[in-house]
Amino acid sequence: MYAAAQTSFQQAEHVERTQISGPYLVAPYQAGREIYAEGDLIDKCYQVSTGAVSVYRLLPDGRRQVVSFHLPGEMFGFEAGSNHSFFAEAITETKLAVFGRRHMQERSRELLALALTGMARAQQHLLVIGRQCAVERVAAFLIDLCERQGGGRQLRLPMSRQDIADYLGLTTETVSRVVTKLKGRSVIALRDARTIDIVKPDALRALCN
Amino acid sequence: MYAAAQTSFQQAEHVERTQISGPYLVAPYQAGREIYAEGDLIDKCYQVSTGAVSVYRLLPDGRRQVVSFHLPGEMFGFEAGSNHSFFAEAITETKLAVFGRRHMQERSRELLALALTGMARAQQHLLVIGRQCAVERVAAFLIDLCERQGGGRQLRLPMSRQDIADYLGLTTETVSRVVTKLKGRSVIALRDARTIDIVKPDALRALCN
DNA sequence: GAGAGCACTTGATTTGAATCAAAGTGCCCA
DNA sequence: TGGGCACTTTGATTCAAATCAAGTGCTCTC
Repeated sequence: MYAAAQTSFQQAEHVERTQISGPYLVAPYQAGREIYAEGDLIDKCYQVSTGAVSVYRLLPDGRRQVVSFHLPGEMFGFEAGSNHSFFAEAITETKLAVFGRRHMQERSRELLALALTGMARAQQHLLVIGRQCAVERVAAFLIDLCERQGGGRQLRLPMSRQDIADYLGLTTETVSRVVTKLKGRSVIALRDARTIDIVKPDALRALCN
Repeated sequence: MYAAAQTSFQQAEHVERTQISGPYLVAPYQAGREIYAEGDLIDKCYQVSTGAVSVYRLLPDGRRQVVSFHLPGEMFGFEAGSNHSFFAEAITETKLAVFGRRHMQERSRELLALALTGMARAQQHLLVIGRQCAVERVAAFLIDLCERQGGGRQLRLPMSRQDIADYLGLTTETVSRVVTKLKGRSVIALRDARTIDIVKPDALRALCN
């Protein structure tokens, strides 16, 4: 599907300048590489081809809030205004389909649907962070991620405990303790720290509210 | 501006059915009245004319998260999907301009901008709730509200301490204690519980991060 | 295969906000 | 004019999660 997967980001930039819209190129990003920063001009949007992306915001003292993770097939990078308010970075080795400004204008109808689901996700996440305890937050996170990976029983976490903590408004220690507790109750099982088997999906779902 | 301010909601519904789009009618709502509920079909959107509105979500055990407040001039009611995931209710005596489905289709470009700012607001709020302490949350709330009311030094709160608590992920007691503390430091002064003078705007802004 | 460097886990203690409880305060209406 | 009621404030105590502090285990390199 992505014939130009090995194409560099610089070439993608060039094509965009020449106003080609529909077809796009795929740019590779190493784990940890910044995709855009707060303050950068918004002139592209992205679709994850492989890998995973986090979008986050920082406070001056270093506190961080991850507002979203993006998995293969998902789009991100559109925001209100002309400059980014958030940072985006590749969590793992990632390939991104890059769309130019012209493409965004042509597809404003689809963009509306994406913006509305983005708003819904953020608002749902507000409920989780604002009104649920640590166990409920982690359970909701695992279920959400599982569904977005196709709903199977095995779950691969592309992100670290710190990323999860910054997404859920917790600390790594608390995330780790909750995972240990869920493992103790046999709700989940760990193959390794980043690979989770959901042993009792119903029990996990019951923990969300 | 709103010539038909006294028109009933039922008449507004009728006009919508007859496909009149651009001109709209204004419907009055008493304090506490529900505007729409979770599960309701999405077929209108609203602009606050006078008063104030809260949009919130409930957990089965009664915990509540207010995701947004809407003041005069602001629009709300558009969501992803075909049914509402949230409740909306008038906080005070409120008048709403009601727009029908046809109007929304015609103005999808403006709706995109609204959806993007809605997403940005929700994501900014995630940072506040996920990573800031009680004092920072209340300070951020007061500044946000103040700016949306025109940026003067006097601030009128249309909502109760409970509404504020449910918006900030706190309890009424904690909100009250923070307000008392800010009053003690002379950052703010209270004319009454719902009318606040911002005595030291810079000090308040400094508390946000 | 030894050792450095990370990510993750576990334990002890502290702490900020929740909870529980009891007053104020103001407002509506009889 | 005063009683009732909802909202707000204040105080005492508890508790969930943060912080502080070691470990453990894995991977990568030399």
